[in-house]
Amino acid sequence: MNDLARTFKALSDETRLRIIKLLESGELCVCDIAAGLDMVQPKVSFHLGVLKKAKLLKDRKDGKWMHYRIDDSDMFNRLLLLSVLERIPGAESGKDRERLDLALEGRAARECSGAPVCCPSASETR
Amino acid sequence: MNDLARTFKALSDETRLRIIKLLESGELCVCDIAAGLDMVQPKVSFHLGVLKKAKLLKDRKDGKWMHYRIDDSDMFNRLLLLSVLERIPGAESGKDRERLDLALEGRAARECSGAPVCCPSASETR
DNA sequence: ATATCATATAAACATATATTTATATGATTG
DNA sequence: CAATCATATAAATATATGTTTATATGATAT
Repeated sequence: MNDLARTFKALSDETRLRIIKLLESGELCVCDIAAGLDMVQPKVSFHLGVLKKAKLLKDRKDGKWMHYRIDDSDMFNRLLLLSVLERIPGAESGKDRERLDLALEGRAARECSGAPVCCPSASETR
Repeated sequence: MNDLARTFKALSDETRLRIIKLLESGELCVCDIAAGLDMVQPKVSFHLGVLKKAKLLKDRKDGKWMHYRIDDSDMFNRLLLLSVLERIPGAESGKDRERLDLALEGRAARECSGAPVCCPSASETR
C-alpha cells in the first residue's frame, strides 16, 4: 500500500479518530488512552500501532510506560490532523475526555496520599 | 460510521486514488475509467459507488452512459482532494492516463469514420 | 527473587471490504 | 422488436481488518 492510502486508512476508523482527539492536548500513556476510550489495552495498542505505522503518532518509552503523542513532523499529516481535530464529533469525544480526566484525577489523589500510582506523567498531559 | 471516517475510508484505497487522479482533468464515463485503470467494469462501479457515498464524486446520467466527476461542493473535501491529487504517485497514474488517452483517441477516430462509438463525451473530458 | 505492573504480541475468531462471475436494467441501434 | 451496449447489482468467494483472550516481555516495587 502506498503512503497516502496508508495515511487515510489509519484515519478511517472511529476508535483511531477518538485516540487522536484525546492526544490533542498532549501525550498520554496507553493506560490513560484505554481509560479514556473505556477499551481493553490490547485493542488500544493495536490501534496505536496502526497510527504509528502511518506516522501520525510518535511514541516515547519511559520505564514501563509508553507515551504516545501526535507526530506533526510531516507538513501534510500536520495539516490533515489539524483539520481533522476540529471535525471529530463532540458527543463521544466529550465522554472520552471525562473518563480520561477522571482517571488522571484519581491518580493524582493516590499520588498525594502516597499510595501506588499508575502512570507518572499526569502532570505533563494537560 | 461517521462522515469523517467514511471520507477517509473512501480515500484509503489505491484504486480509488487512481480514479480520483483520472478525474482530475474532468468528467469521465465508467467505461473510460475502466479503460484507464485496465479493470473490469463491476469492479470500477463498486469503487465509484464508495466514492460517491462519501460525497467525493458526483454522477450524471446521459443516455446509457453514467459520467462521474469530482464533487468539490464541500470545502473540506475540496481541500482534501486538492492536496491529495498532487500526492498521488506518478508512475502508476501515468500509465492510467496513457491508457485513457488511447481509449479516447480510438473512439475519436471511430467517430470520424462514422463507425459506432463507445462514449459520447470524449470532447468534454480534456 | 518474587510479585505486580504496563505494554506488546500472538492465536483464534468475527466482521468488513474487495474481487470475480453472472445476471438484471434501461437505453440505443439496426 | 431483437440485438447490443453501458452500467448496476447480486451472489460467491477471497482477503483484510478489527476484536477478544491468552501469554510474553521487560520494568518496578516489595
